[in-house]
Amino acid sequence: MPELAEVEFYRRRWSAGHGAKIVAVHVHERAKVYRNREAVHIAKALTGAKLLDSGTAAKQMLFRFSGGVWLGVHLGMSGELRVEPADYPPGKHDHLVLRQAKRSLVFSDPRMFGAVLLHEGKNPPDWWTKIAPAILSPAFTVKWVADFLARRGRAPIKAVLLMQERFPGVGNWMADEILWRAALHPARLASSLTPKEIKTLHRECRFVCRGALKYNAGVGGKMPSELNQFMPDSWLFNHRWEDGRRCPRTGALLRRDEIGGRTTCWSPAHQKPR
DNA sequence: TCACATGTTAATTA
DNA sequence: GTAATTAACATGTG
Repeated sequence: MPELAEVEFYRRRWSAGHGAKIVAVHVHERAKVYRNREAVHIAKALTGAKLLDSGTAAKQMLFRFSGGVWLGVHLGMSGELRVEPADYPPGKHDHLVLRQAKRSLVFSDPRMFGAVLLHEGKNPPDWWTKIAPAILSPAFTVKWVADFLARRGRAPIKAVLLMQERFPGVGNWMADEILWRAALHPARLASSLTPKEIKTLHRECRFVCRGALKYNAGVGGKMPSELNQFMPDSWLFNHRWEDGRRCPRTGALLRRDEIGGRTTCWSPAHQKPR
């Protein structure tokens, strides 16, 4: 479910618990989301620690606790973070519940493609520091994109945009949104893009990331209560999810098909193959 | 019952 | 060896 800005949206929910101690931890021992430690070990390490702060990078979240304890969370396909009352009874899919005096921080994930990672040490874990430079960082240059498109030249551009090693945080809907704005057909091979098209692609990557963060992570202190509730109808986003909808720019019917192994939505009217 | 799902990765093929 | 494609993961929804 969650991509770049949606991950940030969920992380901010848990930031309600910054500065407060974890007094108890509830886990589902048999859930498959604990990827690098036994569930009971994670519970033990977090109990008594104070949640200090947190951050997101790509689709990853990292929560820093006192005593050199770190908790990584990936939401997979169906994960979410919530804040519930202190006495909240864990539901079937609530695989991690961090109890604080005034609230419970809940990680829920029905499909269990998500990940809960514990790290103990003075510095953040390697998997975190090795995440590719953010699309909104200065390191994300046109050349950075062009080099990668050349290396992945025989794959459809849609598939290439989903590769986290160069486009961290981009998921299925963001990739479609970027290609729609750049007027590029999703099945175009990465090596077929002209320098001008690569420049446009680069610009739209940044535009979509910035916009998604604006609408999902809030601007001027205004935080959406529901995911994507402020996404404008001028974006493909509000039109891409079912058959029979129309392109907000051309009014023509959108197409949906599998490209690069994923359901893809595009506007044939202005995203032409070559 | 069947098709499908906003993600990642191991295994397979080219 | 590298790159591209496919299968698999586990569960819920319509």
